[in-house]
Amino acid sequence: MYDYRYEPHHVIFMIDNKSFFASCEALALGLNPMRAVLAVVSHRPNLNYGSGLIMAASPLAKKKYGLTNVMRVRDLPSKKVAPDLILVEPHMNLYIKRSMQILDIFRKYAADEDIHVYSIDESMVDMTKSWQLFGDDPYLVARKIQVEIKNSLGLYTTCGIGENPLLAKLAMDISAKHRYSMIDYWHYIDVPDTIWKIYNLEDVWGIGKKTAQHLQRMGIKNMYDLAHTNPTILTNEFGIIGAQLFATSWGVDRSIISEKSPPESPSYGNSQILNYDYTIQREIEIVLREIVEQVAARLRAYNFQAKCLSLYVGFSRSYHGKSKGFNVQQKITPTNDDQFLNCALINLFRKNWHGEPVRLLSVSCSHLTSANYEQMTFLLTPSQQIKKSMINKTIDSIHQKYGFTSLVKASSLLHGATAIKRSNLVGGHNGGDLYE
DNA sequence: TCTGGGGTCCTAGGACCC
DNA sequence: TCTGGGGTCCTAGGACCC
Repeated sequence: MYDYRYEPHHVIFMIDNKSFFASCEALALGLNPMRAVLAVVSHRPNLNYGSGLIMAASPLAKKKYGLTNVMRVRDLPSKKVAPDLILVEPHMNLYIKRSMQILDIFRKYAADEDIHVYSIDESMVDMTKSWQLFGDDPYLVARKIQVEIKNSLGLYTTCGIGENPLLAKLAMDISAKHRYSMIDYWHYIDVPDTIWKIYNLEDVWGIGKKTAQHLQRMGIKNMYDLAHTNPTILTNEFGIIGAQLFATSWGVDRSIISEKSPPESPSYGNSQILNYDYTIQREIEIVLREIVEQVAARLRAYNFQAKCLSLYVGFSRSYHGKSKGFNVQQKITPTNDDQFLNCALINLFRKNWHGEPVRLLSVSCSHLTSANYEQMTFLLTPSQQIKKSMINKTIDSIHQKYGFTSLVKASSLLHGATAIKRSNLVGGHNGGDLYE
């Protein structure tokens, strides 16, 4: 048995919102999230109804009609089969608002540095130092938080508790989600009865399809097998990931939430799947420009410049050439300027594209530096450069105040452009209003 | 699945330098 | 000569997460 004495013995809560998007929608309609039969459907502008995507489904919609996320509208049961199924459009801005309201509730229970927001509907809270202030047992404190969120916002939450973030996350994913109490608490001592009982490797955080297949080829079929494999073999096979897999199988995770480090390689990017196959260079380049301007505006909003620009171009599935697309990147002089970024991007595109039909475009900026200073260039005088930067900022503030469509490039009116149609999207889905 | 969108981290190989 | 050896940076690609 592993000696856990020197591992962190914290009290970590991993709190996740049950069917978050669907629940927000149910509540907006005055329904109980657990009793509503509802799905959130994201449609892309100008595309036929059937291709709509199920972004989220309420627990009952999943249970009653077998709905799953990322299902298509065309695969939904008919009105006859499912007369009570409610379909609604997403309202991303509402979800963001609710997410922030929940965060405010966590702040009553722990210090800011002990809270880590993992995604829009999942957070980790290190309650080690504060849980005793709120109850006699971590279970009861978790219940208290659940009740507070339910009473103030109507939302149901699931809570995994563990001695480290990994145990908390696994307790949530594997167990708490399926329990009536929606809480479970995993300790190191429970590892043989919890982690080792996980039969399906893919259920485990950090193990996806490819890694599961790879492990299976090595004769490792479940978490018990993984925990009883020689770690040297795993390291030889997977490198660092192998050591991590082994640690996971024993419930070991030494990360401390208050010591969390900023990401090593932060980036900002936007992508879109086009509504049809693009083959005309000019049309592709219009969309590329719209995307890179969106990315550049985000860089400016967070006061960053980028040193690296990446482009991914995905080809149509109807194209059966050697490759499915190309991914290229280039180091650039730090900038957040629309024109510079667009020039570099178009160069990258023209160098690598040879007329294949295009369906997906993705632009991303990384190796970020602060925008508090500016690299002089040989191409422009300093005063020209300052002027450019002021124009960018002015356009940004007009967009912020009056909306994106209040000021657009004429090219966005040409055939193939997408920015205007997508201007109300948040993260690729309808932003919507807040109802309130 | 005839196509959602936004992220992070790891690895391998080549270029280049001393 | 059976072609040094170590380090860093860069790019492409893969895997995972929500």
